[in-house]
Amino acid sequence: MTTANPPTRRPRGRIDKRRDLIAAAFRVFAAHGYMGSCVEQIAAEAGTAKPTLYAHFGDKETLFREAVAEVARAAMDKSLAVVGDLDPGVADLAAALTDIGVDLLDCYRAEDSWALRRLVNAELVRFPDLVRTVLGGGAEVNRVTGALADRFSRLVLAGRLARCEPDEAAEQFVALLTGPMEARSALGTRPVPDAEVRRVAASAVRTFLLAYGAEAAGPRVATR
Amino acid sequence: MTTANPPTRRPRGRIDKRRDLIAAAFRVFAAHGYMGSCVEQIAAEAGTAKPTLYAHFGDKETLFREAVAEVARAAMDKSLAVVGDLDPGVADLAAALTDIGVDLLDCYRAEDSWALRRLVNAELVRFPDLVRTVLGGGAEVNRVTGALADRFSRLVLAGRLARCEPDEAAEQFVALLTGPMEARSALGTRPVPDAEVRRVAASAVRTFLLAYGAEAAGPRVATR
DNA sequence: GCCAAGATGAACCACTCGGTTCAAAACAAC
DNA sequence: GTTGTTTTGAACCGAGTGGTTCATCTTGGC
Repeated sequence: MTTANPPTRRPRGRIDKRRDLIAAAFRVFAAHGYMGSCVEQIAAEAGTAKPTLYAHFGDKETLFREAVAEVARAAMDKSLAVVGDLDPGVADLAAALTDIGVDLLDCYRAEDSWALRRLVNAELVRFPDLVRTVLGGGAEVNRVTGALADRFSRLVLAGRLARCEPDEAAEQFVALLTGPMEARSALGTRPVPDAEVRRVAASAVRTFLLAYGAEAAGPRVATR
Repeated sequence: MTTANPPTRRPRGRIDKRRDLIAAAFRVFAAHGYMGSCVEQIAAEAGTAKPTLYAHFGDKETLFREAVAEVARAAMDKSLAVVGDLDPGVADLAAALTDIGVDLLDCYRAEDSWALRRLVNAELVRFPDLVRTVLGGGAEVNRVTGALADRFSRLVLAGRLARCEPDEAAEQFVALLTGPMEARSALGTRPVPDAEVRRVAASAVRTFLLAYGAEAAGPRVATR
């Protein structure tokens, strides 16, 4: 619908029909779910014919998997880039963490991001392996949390954070961001103003630093 | 399945076919999604005939809504009961909060609970109003978080928690519980041993009390 | 201008689905 | 037993599905 139909003529031949198909597929799947989507509509939305679709991808399932994998890859790259921006030597740690928090939340609340999580959740029973696809790699732990834990380790060594389990700290940091965001946006159905996003991030960082900051009362090493 | 079946023969006539149908419907819908489920299978699973199903509920959509609403109501009741168990005058606050945390996580990780969240997420586009159904009432805020905030208010007045925004505290408390749980169970696809659940709850409470405990460094009132 | 590779529309197939109809049967209450 | 309400099985309908086939057309590369 958005692509499609130059008033003069429709360009034929091999262009990146493939890209168009994947994009259209994700759009349609996100809107109607796997079972609710029909390949004919996807082909139409991509401005191609059904046989073209079946030439590129063998069947509906393959198209679905590739579409999900593609969007998941893009989303993961964005999040990892955000985490990579955290400089362990920064002067104002609270401000830096808040900025990272806002950026992570921007990734989290992106339209595609909501749609992706919705899809994976929805088709979890039909395609159980999809969890690994979207978490990135075959790792047991979320790659974003892992990358964040790496940064936290350096912050601990630098004396900017109290001694702690970096993985646990990263896990809770992300939880403090995404939990409230999910609640406030009602699973992505209600728009959340930028100011509120920043407030959520700031509050998360405040709580996080009170618990994990270098000045926090006593080391957080497990007592048992 | 839980209800009845006298060993001799299948009882006919009007019993609570309705209950059986709702239970079967939720089971099937949870397994295949709205579009992937067919009413015939639901009827079969409930041990009834298709016309009986259509006599009780008018169509597939109504059956779906009623099934979701029923399970949502049950889940909400359990969670609210857990929050109600928090005694503001308890001696060992950390232990009490940990117990509440474990109980809340038990609600959260119940099989039906995962299925319910999956379903709501999945059909969010098709049935947007489902969010309110599952959050309970028409309130903007999650009722569980609200009830928890009430308890936290009393704990603040009793000097057991630092001055803070109770709603924000409750929001973060829940986030510290559910976030890590969701990550570790891989969206409910991997079983999490009870010991790990307790560890998650304990860690959440530790972080929460370091930030919100009465001994926390300075009041947490908003600075702007 | 030519040609292989790819794209197209349209028809086609076997199948499934939501929903309805109906006559026969099982039930509860009397 | 009789009566009236439900339930049941089975067949049926029309619409839509994933996937295929094929003759025709477009295109890019030479």
